[in-house]
Amino acid sequence: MEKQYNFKKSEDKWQKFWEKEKIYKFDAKKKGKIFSIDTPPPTLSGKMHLGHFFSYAHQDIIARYHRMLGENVFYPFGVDDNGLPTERLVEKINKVRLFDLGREKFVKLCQKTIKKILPEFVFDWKRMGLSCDFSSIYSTISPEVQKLSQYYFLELYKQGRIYQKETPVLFCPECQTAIAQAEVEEVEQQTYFVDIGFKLKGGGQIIISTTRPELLPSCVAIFVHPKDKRYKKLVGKTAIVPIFEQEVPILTDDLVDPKKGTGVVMCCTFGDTTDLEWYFKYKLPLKISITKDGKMNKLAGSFEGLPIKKARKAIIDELEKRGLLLSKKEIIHIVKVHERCQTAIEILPARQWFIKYLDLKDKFLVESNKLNWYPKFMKARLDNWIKGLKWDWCISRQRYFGIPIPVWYCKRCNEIILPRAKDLPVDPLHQKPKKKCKCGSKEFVPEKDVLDTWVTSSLTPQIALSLIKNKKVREKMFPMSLRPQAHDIINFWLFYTLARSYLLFKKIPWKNVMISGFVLDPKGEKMSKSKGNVVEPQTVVAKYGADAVRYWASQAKLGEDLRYSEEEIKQGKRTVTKLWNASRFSLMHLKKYSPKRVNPKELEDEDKWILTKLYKTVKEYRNFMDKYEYSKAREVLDRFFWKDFCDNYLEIIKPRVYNPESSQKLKSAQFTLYTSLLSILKLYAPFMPFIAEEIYQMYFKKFEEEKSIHITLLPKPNKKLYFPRTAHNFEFAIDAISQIRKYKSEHKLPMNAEIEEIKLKTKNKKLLKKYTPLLENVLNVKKIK
RNA sequence: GCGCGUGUAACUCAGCGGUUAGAGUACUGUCUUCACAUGGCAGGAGUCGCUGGUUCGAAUCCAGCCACGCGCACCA
Repeated sequence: MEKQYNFKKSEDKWQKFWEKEKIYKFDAKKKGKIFSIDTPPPTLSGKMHLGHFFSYAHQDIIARYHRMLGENVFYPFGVDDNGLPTERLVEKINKVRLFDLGREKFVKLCQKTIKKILPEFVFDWKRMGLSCDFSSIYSTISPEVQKLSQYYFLELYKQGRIYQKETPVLFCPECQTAIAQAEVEEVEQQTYFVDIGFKLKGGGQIIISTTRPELLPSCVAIFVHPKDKRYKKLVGKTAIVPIFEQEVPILTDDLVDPKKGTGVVMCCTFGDTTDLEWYFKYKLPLKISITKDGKMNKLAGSFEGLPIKKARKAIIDELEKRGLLLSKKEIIHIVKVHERCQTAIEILPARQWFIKYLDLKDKFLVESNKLNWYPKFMKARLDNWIKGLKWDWCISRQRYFGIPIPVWYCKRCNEIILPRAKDLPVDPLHQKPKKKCKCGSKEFVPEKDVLDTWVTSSLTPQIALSLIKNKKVREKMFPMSLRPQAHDIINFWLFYTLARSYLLFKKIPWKNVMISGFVLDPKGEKMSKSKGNVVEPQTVVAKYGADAVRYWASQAKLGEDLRYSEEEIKQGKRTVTKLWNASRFSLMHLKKYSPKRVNPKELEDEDKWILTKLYKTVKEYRNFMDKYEYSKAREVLDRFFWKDFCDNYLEIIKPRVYNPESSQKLKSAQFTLYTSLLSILKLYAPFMPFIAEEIYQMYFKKFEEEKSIHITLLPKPNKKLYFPRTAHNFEFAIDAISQIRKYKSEHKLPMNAEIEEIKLKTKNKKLLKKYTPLLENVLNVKKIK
């Protein structure tokens, strides 16, 4: 055994070994309990980031634990490579713009780019030691998944849960597509809060406050609070919008805040959701002055063609010129933006497809309650989100690279034509319906929109299970055992999957949910490129090894954020080194040993002591792991390994293994060494799979049959090797050792220094007498009093 | 505004009703020792956010307050 452990060589070797030997391949024929995981398919982005490493490490620890309990673990892997995020990545990599390139060319470019970057992208997940079955990786843009996604679209359509409607929707002028409520994010932005004078018909003036003067052409009404005495006389009168000259009524509504600005609001179609509400409530006219690509339209007169922000400035200037700008304050306010591109969202009317689910909020809450949440408090996030839902799910996107909405329209009678299930997947742009329309027409207009990525991502349980050919097994595996994910997409992925599963199957998609936190920088701030505080997992893995980085990741409890700490990664590396060295020592003395049964009664006291500690450790470890508290399981294990096993046990047995008094005593030590070291390796295996495998292969494999430590069974608390009374008594010896070490330390002596005589404080003379020979031997003391 | 979480050693956190509050890191001292100096041994270090209550007993339970973080909503 070499003096130093080479993690680079070792990690590379075992990663390839696992893949080649299909150690993690799911075998549907295998009997026993199945543990199935709805692995998050990472969104195809340039590279794995540290947050990925973090949460995938958590899942993997749980997956490996269940595998070592002897369960049949189904841990698939997929990549989410369709829709808007992929489009944006392809735009970035190739420095092109989707709308410039046109649909055909852009889709081809997407496919080409994905093919090129996918293997490298997936490699990082293999490199971190993830125990997924990488032999079949699903892709959400693949024909198989398209078929599945379109199939369930048709199912929901038939149920009457999918509808199409021309209605105001959340719209991103940058991406030029409708988006869903979940995709809205809020950011602080600087802007101007201005007061504008409106002339009243028949004389007088009313002053409104707004941050969006460019929407003056869209103004359809003015609102004040019904109890606001200042404006009571003006209610019911008509005002004239400056510059654009349209006449608008002055109305009242409770939503107006009299304290804000002048207490007078203009209602535009549409500045925000309040405008939308008023538009419906008071049946106001529709006046749209913004185009889908974020510019002013004809209604804006001479401002036509200006982008929104420029128009805002131009109109402010114009108002000022006319003396109608009564005040202008610079403020920071919160703006709703599209989470993918940070562009301010508009509300625009458009024909879109929706999944109807607002009527099911209560049902979803019941479903949420059926899940086992780890940690429990994350449930509140989902419930909070469900309660706050205001829009049905808008699922159509006016983009190119996604799964097509499988629909045609009859050119003559406008009838919606659906494909047959057996013809899926279809691309309406390139294919035609197999039958003519009821009206007899053979001419069709294809639906151009594609599905929101989440429509497909919400089917990951079905997609993952579709990898299993055996139908009986597949059906038995739903609901799946576990959904692991981070908390940032509770509103998205978790909610949508739950909703979808309820709509389609009236079932929860999984029994358990584990939610990881976030990675922060060492100061506790979010990592972002603009701050320059991003740490790349690839770099740290190359420097310290995947085991060490996994060690760092495993110290955070579920749901809790973790700061990046190079110190903690070093601590992981130290643990790897310590395992290596403790094994070097142990294996040195196990050279001529082959595992045999031992009569537990014939074991030495110190052996009984460490085995009892092991018993307790295994028990606690399993208890924690069963509750997904891997960080506490590791803590228990760390303490046992460092303190009990290395610092005490190995030191205590040194005289015995170097100069054995009898073969019986040596065998007792060897049996105990073998048992405890193998247990330690197995217990560390879920956390640090590479070093555990390395040492297992080096020695234990030849006795233990399984070709990898990761498919062996985890130790169970073994009552036959549990000696609470002896162990309790032996604590006396441990305490005595500590006292003598302290004496040596205080007298600046080396730990192996010989001492003529020492006095110990103790009440228990019996135990002193019993352990005196051992203590003298271990500590090199001639006489103990 | 609603909801969730967190305040314990210089730092990161454990303890969540019962001896003198723990660990790791960092710091200080010390030991080359035959698995490991990426190590061992030892040491200093804390009004357990604040205020009240329950209790024989509170870091731990309850109430209120303060601070920080997060989610949701509002934001003309």
